[in-house]
Amino acid sequence: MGHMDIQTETTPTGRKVSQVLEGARTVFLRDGFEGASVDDIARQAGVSKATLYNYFPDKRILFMEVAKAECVRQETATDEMIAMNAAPEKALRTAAERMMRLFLSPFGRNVFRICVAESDRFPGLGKEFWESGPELMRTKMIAYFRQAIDRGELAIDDCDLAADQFAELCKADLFPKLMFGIQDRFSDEEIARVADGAVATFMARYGTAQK
Amino acid sequence: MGHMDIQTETTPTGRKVSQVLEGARTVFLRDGFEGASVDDIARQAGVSKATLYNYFPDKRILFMEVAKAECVRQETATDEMIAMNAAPEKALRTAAERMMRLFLSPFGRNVFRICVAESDRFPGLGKEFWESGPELMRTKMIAYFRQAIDRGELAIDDCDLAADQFAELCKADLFPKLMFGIQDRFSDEEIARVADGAVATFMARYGTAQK
DNA sequence: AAAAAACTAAACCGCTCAGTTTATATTGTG
DNA sequence: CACAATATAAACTGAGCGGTTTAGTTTTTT
Repeated sequence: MGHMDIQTETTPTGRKVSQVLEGARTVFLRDGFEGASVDDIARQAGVSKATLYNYFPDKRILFMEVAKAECVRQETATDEMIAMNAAPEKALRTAAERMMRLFLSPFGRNVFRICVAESDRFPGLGKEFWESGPELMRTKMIAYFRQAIDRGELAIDDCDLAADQFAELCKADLFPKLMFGIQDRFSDEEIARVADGAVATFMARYGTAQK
Repeated sequence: MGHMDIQTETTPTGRKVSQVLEGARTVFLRDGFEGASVDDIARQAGVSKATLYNYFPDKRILFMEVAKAECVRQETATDEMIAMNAAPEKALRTAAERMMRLFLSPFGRNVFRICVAESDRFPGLGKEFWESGPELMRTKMIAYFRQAIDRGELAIDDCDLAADQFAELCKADLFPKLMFGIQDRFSDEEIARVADGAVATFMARYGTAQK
């Protein structure tokens, strides 16, 4: 052994291990599971194939390790997305833009693609991503709704549906275009248009102010 | 030659050819492009591999042929989705349910998956699917909006955005769950809840009736 | 400096798969 | 019936890939 491995972890750690994970992340997100070759990953990581296999006994395990790491990355990304005490228009508008920037980013796009493409080769993968991303955001939104309802700023019967609707409204136009490969770069104006529209539509339905 | 091939088509026709296309469709939609093996397709089609290669000189060409056929299938599926003369609540409610049943069906799901997964192996593929499906539907919706606006039943500034929002509202909750592999069968109640919600939210924003 | 541990390049194994070939059988036509 | 076109099964080729092995080099520890 090196010098001291205090943690008898299931997941290995160390400088080379990080290199491998970093390289694997790059290649898996770019090429998917089948599309990624282990030789590619090793090259990208600047590590020999033997070393890679020394730490991760097979490709699937390496993939799941990367996926696990991406989940926590997502979790931190959804942190602080909504200002719980702000008024709805302001809070929702900010949340809309942040959500959009996340799932329109190369990161969000690739994560989604991987989930869609590999979710039946890795059952439970999609669910884990969903729980550490969209589902988490949804929970936060609902918590916000409840507060705003108490303050008399919103009137919502089905909070779950409202949260899902808001999230979907933020995907209008741009998300399909991204997924179908029609467009992959979006201007601030395009984002603003959709975000404004999402908030306006949402508030028309659930706001308490007169029309 | 057989007896007479009047059409010097780019695309071959004939009984065996149809068998091949049918088998290819089944296997490609199930397994994706890489996941599908040509032997599988030949077996599924009840045709020898040599015959298959006689008509379609390589796997990519066969795939694109299947894709082309799926596009026209989609086009016919989006036909008659919206009753142009009905009042908004009624017309939209019907359209919502029809759209949902389409993209929640195994067909819609698989088409979407293929697009997402293969759209950079086949540039332009996603665009073609989009144009013969979502985009077509969008055009129809906008045409309906214009009529309803003329009748004073709707008030919409940005019809493009409104159409996209409506489509997205129809995806609330269910579509992400489908894509992430969390759920793949949806009850009438689940569909009704989302469809009703979509119409209600849309009308709250764009309807002309008082609140 | 010596011993032990970690790392590397490269060859290799077994397998799958796209695409071809061959030799044979089936089908349709004059 | 005979002939030509079409189809078939099965074997084969060549390439790529996951994973292993080997033999040697670098790094770390004592």
